[in-house]
Amino acid sequence: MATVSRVINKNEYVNKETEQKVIVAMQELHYEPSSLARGLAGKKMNTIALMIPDISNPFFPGLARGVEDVAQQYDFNVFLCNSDDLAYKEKSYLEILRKKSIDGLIIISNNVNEEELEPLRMANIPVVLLDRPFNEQNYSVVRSNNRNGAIMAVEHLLAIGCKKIAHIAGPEKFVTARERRLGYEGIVSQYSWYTPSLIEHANFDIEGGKQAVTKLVANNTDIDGIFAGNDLMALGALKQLIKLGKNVPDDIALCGFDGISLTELTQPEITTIQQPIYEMGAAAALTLIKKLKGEITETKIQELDVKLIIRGSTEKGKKLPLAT
Amino acid sequence: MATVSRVINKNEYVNKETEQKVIVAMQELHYEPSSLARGLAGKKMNTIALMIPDISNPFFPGLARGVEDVAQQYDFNVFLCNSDDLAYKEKSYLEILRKKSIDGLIIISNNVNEEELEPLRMANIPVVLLDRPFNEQNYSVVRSNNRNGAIMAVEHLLAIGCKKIAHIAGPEKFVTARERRLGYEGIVSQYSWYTPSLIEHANFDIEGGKQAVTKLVANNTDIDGIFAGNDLMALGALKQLIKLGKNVPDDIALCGFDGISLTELTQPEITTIQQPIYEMGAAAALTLIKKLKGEITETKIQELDVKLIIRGSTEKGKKLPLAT
DNA sequence: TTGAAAGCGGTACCAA
DNA sequence: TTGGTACCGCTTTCAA
Repeated sequence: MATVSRVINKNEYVNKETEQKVIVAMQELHYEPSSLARGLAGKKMNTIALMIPDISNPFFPGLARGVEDVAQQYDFNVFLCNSDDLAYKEKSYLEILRKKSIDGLIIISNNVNEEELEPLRMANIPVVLLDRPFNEQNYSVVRSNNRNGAIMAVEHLLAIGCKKIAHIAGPEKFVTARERRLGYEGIVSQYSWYTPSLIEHANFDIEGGKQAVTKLVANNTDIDGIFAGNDLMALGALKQLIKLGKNVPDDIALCGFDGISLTELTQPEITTIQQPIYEMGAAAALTLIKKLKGEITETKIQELDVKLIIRGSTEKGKKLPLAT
Repeated sequence: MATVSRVINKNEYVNKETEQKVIVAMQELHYEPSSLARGLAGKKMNTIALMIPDISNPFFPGLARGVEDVAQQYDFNVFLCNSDDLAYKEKSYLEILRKKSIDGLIIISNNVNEEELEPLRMANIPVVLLDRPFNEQNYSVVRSNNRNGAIMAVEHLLAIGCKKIAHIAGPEKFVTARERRLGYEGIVSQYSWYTPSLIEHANFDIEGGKQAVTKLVANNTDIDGIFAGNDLMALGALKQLIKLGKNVPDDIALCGFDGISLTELTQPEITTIQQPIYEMGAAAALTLIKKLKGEITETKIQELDVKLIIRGSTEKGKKLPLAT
C-alpha cells in the first residue's frame, strides 16, 4: 500500500521495476485513487472555487472560461458558485468550501469583507479578489483599469464632437461603478455644461439602461452623448433611445464598458471600452494556483489595461444599413 | 463521537437534552463536519455534476440556473463541467467525477454514449440526459419538443404569407438539429416550391447564421422566410440580412429557436420558438435528486412544450422605429 | 527501498 | 439512549 502511494505521489524512493509493476497493476485493475481519501489524509483536492454573482450575465462566463482553462492546464478543477450577489448565499458557499476542503478561492463580490474571509485565512485557504477588490492590502487582486477606461470613453465622445455627455452609472456599492463614475467626472467637471443631473444611477443590467435613458432624456433635452457604465446598460440604453425616436449616433452617441460580444449584435454596433475579460480570469487562476504551489507568497495587484473599441454607435454621420 | 454523528444525521435515538447540548457545543466550537470524511465513510457528498458544452452560449447558463436553484433547494451543490463539446474533455471529467465521489450527473452531450457511462453505472451514479438524449431507454431524459417547435415556426411563417421558406439547420450530430430539420421538412415538402437547397447546414452559433444566410440568398433569390435552427444562428442571420440590404421582415421574415433573451435586443426583435430553458434544467435536477433519494427508480422521459413568441422579425408591414 | 501501523474525521454496528 | 470500536482509502512516519 505504502509503495503504491509513493508511486502515485511520484516519491523518489521507489525502485524503477517496482514502480512499473505498480503502474501495470493499476491499469489492469482500473484503479483510480479516491480524492476523498487523499484529501482526508491531508493532501490537496486540486480544486479551486470561483464565486461569481450571476452566470447569466455574459461578462462572467468570460471570466469563468479564463479561470477554467488555466485551472485545467494545471490539473485543477473549478467549483463554480453563483452568489446572485446575495450576502447570505455567499456566506453559505464559504462554509461549503471549507467543508469540502476546497484548496483556494477566486471571488467576485461586493458583499464579502475581511471578516467573512477570516475562516478561510485560518484554514489556510488562499483567496484572490477578482474585478471588485474590497481590499488591496491583504489579498491578491486582479482587476482592470476602470478609471482610465472611463476617461478614454469620455474623451472619445468629446473627440467626435459631443457637447453634452451624460453618464449612466452602476450602483454605488460596486467599486467598478464608482471608479468609472470618477473617471467620467474627472473629465466633464472641467466643462461649463456639466451638471450632476447628467449622472443617472441604475442597475448594471439592460433594464437599468432603459430606465436611465428615459430619465436622462426627460431631464436633459440637449445631451448628445452617453457613457454607460457597462455594456448591458448600454444595450438597454440603445434599445430605449431607438424607441424614443433618437438616432444613434447622430442625435446621441453611445459608449459602453466591458467589451462583451453582444455589443456587436445591435444596429448600430456599440462602441465600448473592452476589458481583457478572459485574461483577467486566467490571471486570477494563475495567481491562485501559484500561491497553492507555494511559488508565490506575497500578495500582488494586477491591473490590466482596457481598450477603446470604436463602432457604429459613435461614428456620427456614417450611413448605416437600414434595420427595418 | 457516535452521538454527535447521530445528531448530525438526525438519527432518532438521541435524547432531546443531549441533542441540545451537542448543538450548542457545535456552535461554540464552530464545528463543521467534513464532507470528505463523511464521503469516505460511505455517505453522499450531496454534490451533483452538470456537464455542458459551453458556458458562453447563453442557452446553457439558463439551464444551469435551473439545475442550480433546484439543487440548492435540496441542499445539493453543483459541480459545473465545461466540455466544449470535446469528447476527450468529457471523458476526463467522467473520471474526475468518480474520483471525487460525485453523487449524480446531468449531462448535455453529443459525444458521450452508453459505453462511456458504463463506469458510472457500475459505481451506481445515476445520470440524467438533458436536451440531447442519445438514448431514451436506459436513462432518464429531459428535453423539449423540438419537432413540434419547428412545425410551429414554419406554420407561422406560412401564416404571415411567406411563399418560400428556407431553413438554417444545425450540425447533424445534434439530435436537436435533426429533429428541427425534420419538423421543417415535414411541412415544406408538401409545397411545390420546396427544394433541398433551401436547407443550409451551419454551426449553432452567430457566425454559422451569417454564413448560411450568405449562401441561401446567393442560391435562392426569392426566399422570403427563414427558419433558423437556433437563436444564435438567427442573430447572425439577421445581422447578415441587414448587411445585405434586406428588410426584415418585409423582404425576408425570420424565426429562431430557443428563446434566449438576446433575441429581444435586436432591431427588429426576433420571433422565436421558446423552450422552457430554466424549467428543463430544474426538471433534470429534480429527477436526478429524486433518484438519489431513492424516491424514483425507473427511468422516465420528460418532454417539455415549446411556445411561439411572435416579434418584429415576422410582423410584416409594421412600421418599426428607425435604428440609425 | 519496502512494509507495518497510526492517523485524517467521520459512520455504523454492537454492547452496555 | 449512549459509548466503544472497526472500518472508509489514502498518506506518512518509523523500522526493518
